Amino acid sequence: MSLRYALLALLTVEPMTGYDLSKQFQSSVSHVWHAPDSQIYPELRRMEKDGLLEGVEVAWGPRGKKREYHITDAGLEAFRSWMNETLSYPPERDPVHLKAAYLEWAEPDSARAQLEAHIANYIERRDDWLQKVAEIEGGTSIILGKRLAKAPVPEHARIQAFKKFTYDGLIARADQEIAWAESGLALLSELNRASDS
Amino acid sequence: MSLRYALLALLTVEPMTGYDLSKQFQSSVSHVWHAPDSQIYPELRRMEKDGLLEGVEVAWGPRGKKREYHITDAGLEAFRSWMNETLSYPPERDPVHLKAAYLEWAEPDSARAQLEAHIANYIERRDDWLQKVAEIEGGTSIILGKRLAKAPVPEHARIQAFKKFTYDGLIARADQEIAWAESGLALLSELNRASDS
DNA sequence: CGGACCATGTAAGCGGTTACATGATTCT
DNA sequence: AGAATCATGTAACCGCTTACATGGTCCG
Repeated sequence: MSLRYALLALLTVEPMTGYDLSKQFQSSVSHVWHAPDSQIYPELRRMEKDGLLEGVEVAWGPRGKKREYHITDAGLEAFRSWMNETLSYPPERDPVHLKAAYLEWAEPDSARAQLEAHIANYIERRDDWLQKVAEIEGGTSIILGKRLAKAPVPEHARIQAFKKFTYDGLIARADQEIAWAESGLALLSELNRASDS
Repeated sequence: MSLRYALLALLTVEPMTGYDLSKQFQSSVSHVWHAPDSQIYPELRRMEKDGLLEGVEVAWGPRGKKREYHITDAGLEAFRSWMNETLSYPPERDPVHLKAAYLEWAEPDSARAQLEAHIANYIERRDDWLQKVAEIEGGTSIILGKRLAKAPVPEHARIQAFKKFTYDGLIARADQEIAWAESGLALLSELNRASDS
């Protein structure tokens, strides 16, 4: 159900087509949420049917056309309401830690490679998130600029602070995952030395 | 697909019924993986059909019976092979951070309550995980005891070390999430003070 | 004119959730 | 006799993935 609200969040800033939204989910927002076209287009149709969006046919070139979605009052209300709800926390289901618990079954080289992949993955994400923070602080984020332009000036600090808070949390998580995997690599080396002797 | 391997992991220790496995997923293993009965029973049937398990009908009382699943050589091989594979990392999809990024839309009281729920959730999980570590180190974990009994003595340290490594990682993650949410609460107070003045 | 990009979907399938359904056993 | 527990599922639904499919526009 979060996809719906992720879409609403973007559409509070400005009207967009399915394609625009899909781009957002591949670039900027993809660092927090991801969705493929095949999920976005049908969901937009459903949201329109539910009265959260209004779809407007816009001409595009001589024969082409596109559908621009505008958030409705009901959509805004649904979004605000979701923002005030407390999320339920689903039960744990974490393949990485499941495997870690049984690492004695893996070949030592494979165990090492898997921990290195974990590190590489989080380094990559962290770099993305660090860049996002730089954009927020430097005022070079396009979508944030548009968002701020629609909000009263005294709100600006607040809006920016929450975005930074979000990415700081993701960066801290990435740091923690990297540190954990590194301690795993150290453990593997240690166990290896112990069994050699 | 991880459910299948979580089941195999448990069945490497000893044969169990669907009910036994379901109990494991509600208690000990649930801290790393969760699954309801409705998912476990059909999956066991499929695994038997695929030759990973052998189901043995066992009498239970005068009229009752139960099905005890034993891992086969093919099952053991499938598990080892999975343990040597590198997992693919799915794209980010995190409702908590999605909401955090748009926290200016929430009522201040609601924002605070949500961060507190986040903290409460991770405190609860961390307590479970801390207890698991205590059980591992104190040698009071039943399933770990059985696992060790089946492994050569020189392997014991290795097996225990990986379990502890796993839970240490989960605990560190919980600590990080708690610290993040607390910094969010501090931020809310700060913004509140700023707008009051 | 061709290639990159804009634009919008359908369809099959999978893992997981939620609710429902049934009956035997063991213990007090 | 009744409660707690053991035991095993089915069925509808939902969000998401993967693969496939089609056609227009803009720019060099």
